[in-house]
Amino acid sequence: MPSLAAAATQTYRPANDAGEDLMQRFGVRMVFADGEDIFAQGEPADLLYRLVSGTVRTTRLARDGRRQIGDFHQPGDLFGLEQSALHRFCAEALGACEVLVARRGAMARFAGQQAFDHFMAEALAEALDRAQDHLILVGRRTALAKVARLLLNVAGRQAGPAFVLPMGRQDMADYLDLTIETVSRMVTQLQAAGGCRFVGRRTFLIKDHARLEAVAD
Amino acid sequence: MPSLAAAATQTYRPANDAGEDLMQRFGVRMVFADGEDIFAQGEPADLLYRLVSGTVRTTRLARDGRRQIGDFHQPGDLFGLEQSALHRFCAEALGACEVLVARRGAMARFAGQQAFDHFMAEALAEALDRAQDHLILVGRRTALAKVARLLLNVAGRQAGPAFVLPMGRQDMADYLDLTIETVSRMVTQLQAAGGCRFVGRRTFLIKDHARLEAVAD
DNA sequence: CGCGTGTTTGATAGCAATCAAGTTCTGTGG
DNA sequence: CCACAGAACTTGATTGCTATCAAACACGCG
Repeated sequence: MPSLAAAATQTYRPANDAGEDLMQRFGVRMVFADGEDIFAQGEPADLLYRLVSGTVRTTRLARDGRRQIGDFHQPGDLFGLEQSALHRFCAEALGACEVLVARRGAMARFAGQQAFDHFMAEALAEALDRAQDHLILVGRRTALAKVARLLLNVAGRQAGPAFVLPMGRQDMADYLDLTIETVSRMVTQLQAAGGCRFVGRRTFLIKDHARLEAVAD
Repeated sequence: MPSLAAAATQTYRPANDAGEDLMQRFGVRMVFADGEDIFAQGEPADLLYRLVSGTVRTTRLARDGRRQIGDFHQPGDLFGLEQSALHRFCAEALGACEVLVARRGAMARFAGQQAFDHFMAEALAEALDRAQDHLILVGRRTALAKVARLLLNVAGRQAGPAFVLPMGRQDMADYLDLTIETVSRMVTQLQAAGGCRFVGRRTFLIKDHARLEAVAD
């Protein structure tokens, strides 16, 4: 159920898996417009969400006012799976998107606690993996390497030859723990010698994959 | 089951919780010496571990040779809960420690898949929370704030008035994504004006909690 | 066509990495 | 109990990267 695979199609298709059935059976389809909040930090966390199309980002406000990005979600991803009573993150639509929304209680009651727990364990394990990957990404040495790796990650979720960044520069900066100016400079630099080329602000091509991969290390 | 609470005693005591029973019933007690590997990166992940006494760190080697610290575990913590077939982290004893080790298959078979899944879901949710907290810590603005926050976190897990760092400077540096020199300088600086004082290299006192808290923000 | 938002570019300053010695602790053996 | 060796840690000098402050530029939309 890795998001990478499912996202390549840009639209979610259920896999042959018990967890998928749960959201399919109990989920209600909702549509959100660009910038809309799907849920807010501090709201009760009694629902589960699966992205069907579009992109969603989850963020968290630190005390010092910094905005920390938890993750960018692609079609097929589950999100909002905090076990605590209240959401520790806020989820916003990056562009228009469709989401399957299901009540946890209903899934547990009607599908059985066992099926639900198994479903949650799988989803949480994947979220944990992603958080750990994010940690390594943020810990990378240079700003150039961070941005290069992000581009590669985005490209890996899409079918080439042209790739579209679902987020703006500020979101990239928050995700990588950089400033928007630095991200912008690195993008410029990657075009000069990093093996990629931008067409407009959001679309890019990878001209030399090995080069970009080398820069990202 | 938060590690913070259980760790205050420095020795694990079972809580009134299904998950606890699982490790109690099926776990085998093992002892490790300082520096010993409890499991290695790439090893089969068919066991689960709960720390009884001592401290354990989990690390991961990035391709570029950097050592990324996943977490420091205190008594009561579960670790090694990767869902993948192989461990993505390596766990080492920081000083002598006791660990309860249980076979996943045995727990699922004899306690029931349901109980096991529920157990895993809870443990994973907690690990995810910790990973997200770690992400925010690493993303903090200044080195001084990072080190101050780490000291507060360590102190929060122990009973005062003196606190003991279970890890050395290099481990602190790897955890915070800093160099050992910078950590050392920040420790010096925190003593000058951060409201804490070191007695030896590993023991410290918090003279002015509000001050340290202010520096950590 | 112009306004606003989002992005790029430029100049500068500050913080942490790096390179390089010192210094203090710890454990071991005399 | 002390001396010693090695490891862990601290301190210093310098460099380099990224943040910050400031301004120009481009795209999207009415």
